Amino acid sequence: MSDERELIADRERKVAELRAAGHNPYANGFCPRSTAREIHKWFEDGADREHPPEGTDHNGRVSVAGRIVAIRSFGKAAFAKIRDRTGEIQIWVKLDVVGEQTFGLWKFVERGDFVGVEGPATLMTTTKAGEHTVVAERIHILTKTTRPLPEKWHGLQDMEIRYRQRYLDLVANPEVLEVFRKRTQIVRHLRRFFDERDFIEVETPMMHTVLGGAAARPFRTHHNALALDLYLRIAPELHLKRLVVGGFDRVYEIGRNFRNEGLSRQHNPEFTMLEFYQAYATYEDLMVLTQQLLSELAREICGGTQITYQGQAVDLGRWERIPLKDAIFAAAVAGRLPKGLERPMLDDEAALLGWVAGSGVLDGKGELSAVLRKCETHGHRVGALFDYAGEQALPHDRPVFVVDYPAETSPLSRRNDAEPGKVDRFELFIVGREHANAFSELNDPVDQRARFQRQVEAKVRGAEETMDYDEDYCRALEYGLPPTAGEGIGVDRLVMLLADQPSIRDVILFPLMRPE
RNA sequence: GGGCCCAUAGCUCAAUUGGCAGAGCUGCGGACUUUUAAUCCGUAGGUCGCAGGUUCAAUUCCUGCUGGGCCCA
Repeated sequence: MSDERELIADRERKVAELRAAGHNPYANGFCPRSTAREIHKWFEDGADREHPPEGTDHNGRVSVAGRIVAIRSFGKAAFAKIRDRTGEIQIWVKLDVVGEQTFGLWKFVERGDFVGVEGPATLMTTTKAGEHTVVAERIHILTKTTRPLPEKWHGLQDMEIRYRQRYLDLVANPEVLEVFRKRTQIVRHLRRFFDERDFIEVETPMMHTVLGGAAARPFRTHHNALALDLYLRIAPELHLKRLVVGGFDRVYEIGRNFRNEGLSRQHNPEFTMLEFYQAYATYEDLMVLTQQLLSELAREICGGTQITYQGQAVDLGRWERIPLKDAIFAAAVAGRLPKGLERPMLDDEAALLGWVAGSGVLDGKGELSAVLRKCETHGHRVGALFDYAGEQALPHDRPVFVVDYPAETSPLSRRNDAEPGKVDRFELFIVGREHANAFSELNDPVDQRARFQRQVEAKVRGAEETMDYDEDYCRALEYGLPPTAGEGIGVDRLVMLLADQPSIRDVILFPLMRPE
């Protein structure tokens, strides 16, 4: 009988028997007037029978509906737990209260079924074991389930089933519901934060004809009527800045981006990004704003700025700023790079090339040598060294703004006035993981055209992760983009951090999986 | 794309140095009108991921495949 087909067949038989007895196993029309939470609240407020709970009808009955998650059955009575959107409430079905006929109907109820229960407020009680309980007077079977639920005690552990059948994961593991509630709270807070600061939320196209706004490989799709090949967007950036040109000088979007890259604990091919642009601000202003945003969020979601991520204490009230080249040098000192790298070499192309040639890095087969071989400029080499070794060498116990990025790796960023070789840009790292990328925007159309040109040339030489030349974007810049700073924050990673989840799949309801 | 690990009952997990496949929960039958993983008695449930190979004998050893996890790219 424990063969799954038999378990299902057995439950299907019950459905048929129920029908034969004149009850609809998928009955409509029962509308609960109360929730588990309201009933608990009534008890906590003193269980005053003169003032029955919210949703009590003119006959003095409360009604609740939900999924039966536990049944403890006795001969002539049973306790069961009903789960609704607000929590769980115990019901008590007693033969002497419901009568023979309804008690007979109750026998059909199994764990997993949805039921509606009505009971008089006057009978609601706290049991010997101290549980708030609705004593049932009427029972309505609302939906029979024909598949057995996972075990109640261990829940559902199998990661594959949890991700593929998220509905089951949510039923079996209530803490998963909490993670996704937190996600919603976080997104709501993000909106409130920007709305309060007079930003306008917009939606820009996800289907692009020109690739831009980030360095990533795209997904391709096709529009039949226009016979048009399209990309799923890798970033909304260029459209949002067009809107700043048009007069939305504080604008944001929360939405999905698509990048055709491998999957990992930090990467899902579709992911949610917040991007915002503020005119008359600089990247320095955005650092302040980002600190406000994250410390507010931490207080609201985690109750304070001292949080723990996977065992690592992180103080979101203590922020550090580290120049990119210092992070690389710190990694070298820590032994994460081949010997012989001196800090001044990072400012001197010939010296760095000398180190690269002399250190034997290029002879290796590792990631670093592969990446360095592809680098065409000093800035790219510095960027590669940071990606390879610098990120992991950053402090993990506090957020870090990495600043002073080379211009070559930042084709949309404004050059630093004092040092045109670098740009006014930061990336935010928390627990060694990139959480945000921001810069003062490049609004000089001539420089922008030159930078796009360099991207196109690199693509011709075989680079995969480069932007297209966006002619219309340049045209927009020629109409004038006011001095603006913009930032992108990865929402999924933010949820991972604040909900203390180890994998991006744990904060995405339906992560991408191979088909079963 | 590469390396390591995992796949046994509906769920959570055992076992086997290669020799009849095991438990708890779930299910089913019974007892039980204040339970909390209810309890007690009884009972059922397996193509050991798939396909080959080695062997008298494979869930176990080998190869390939599929799916997943972790690490690296």
